[in-house]
Amino acid sequence: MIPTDPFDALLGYHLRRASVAVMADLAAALAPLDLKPAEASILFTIAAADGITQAEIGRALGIQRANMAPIIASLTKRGLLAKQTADGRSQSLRLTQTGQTIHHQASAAAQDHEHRLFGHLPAAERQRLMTQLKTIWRAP
Amino acid sequence: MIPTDPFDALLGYHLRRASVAVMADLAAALAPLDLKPAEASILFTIAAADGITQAEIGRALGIQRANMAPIIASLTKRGLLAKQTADGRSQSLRLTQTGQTIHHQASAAAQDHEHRLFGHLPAAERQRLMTQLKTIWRAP
DNA sequence: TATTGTTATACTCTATAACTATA
DNA sequence: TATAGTTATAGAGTATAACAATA
Repeated sequence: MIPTDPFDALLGYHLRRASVAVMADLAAALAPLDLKPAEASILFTIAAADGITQAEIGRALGIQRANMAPIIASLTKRGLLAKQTADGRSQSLRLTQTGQTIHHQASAAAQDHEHRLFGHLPAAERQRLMTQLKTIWRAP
Repeated sequence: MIPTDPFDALLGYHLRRASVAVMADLAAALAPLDLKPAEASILFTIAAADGITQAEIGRALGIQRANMAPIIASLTKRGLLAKQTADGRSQSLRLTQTGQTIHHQASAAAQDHEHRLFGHLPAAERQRLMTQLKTIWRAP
């Protein structure tokens, strides 16, 4: 169809296409839990850093403060998170019992998704790929 | 801030973060030409496949027919593209003289962007990374 | 002064449905 | 029947600005 692929040598293009494909698979894997990837990433972060505030989560994940508010409100309303006063302006976040259950399920779904998509790569190669990707986004 | 990074072993997460960072840099690199990444990718495709139709471009780039229409209309209105009747329902697309000029500038900007972001990687390593990314998005 | 949480809002990207004209 | 182009529209995701409360 296209005689010479104009994107053949463009790493950024393939990075983008790969990201879109992988995110679509992850979204499908999390859909049964009624979780979007961003919501799952927030649960993962709270599970790993109990008592973290939503502003800190936003900085860690690259989500803006203004966009964190409705997501945290929704997860709290669903009974997955509990807020606890940290100081007068910020609140410590923790997973509720239900939140922990959903977190475990989301974690299993994400692991399964990763294994399904990347399990065929030799461990060393997969590790090198991951290191390269980390370098790319943490560089700037 | 976060004691143990819950995303440390999740390839998909770093793929996504890397893609977002790279796309932001590309968007900034193309902004002086008043081109978005998607528009530039369409110019690249037409330059490589003169006379291609917009439905074919959409399939090649993963852009839906309905979303191609306004983009092609805009590029045509700006004088970068010319339409020529292929058959009664489809049109061959070509770059105008202006379109070719912009295409060359966009190509140079993209090359510069790639070199700036990935130039530090050894050629062999960069090639392997690209091959892995191609495999990931072309697999499903 | 700076930060947190929040609201409002706008813009882009993407997805679906429906229509016509043509093959 | 299937495809191309188009329009309308809805839903995400993301961006900025502003505000009150607090540090």
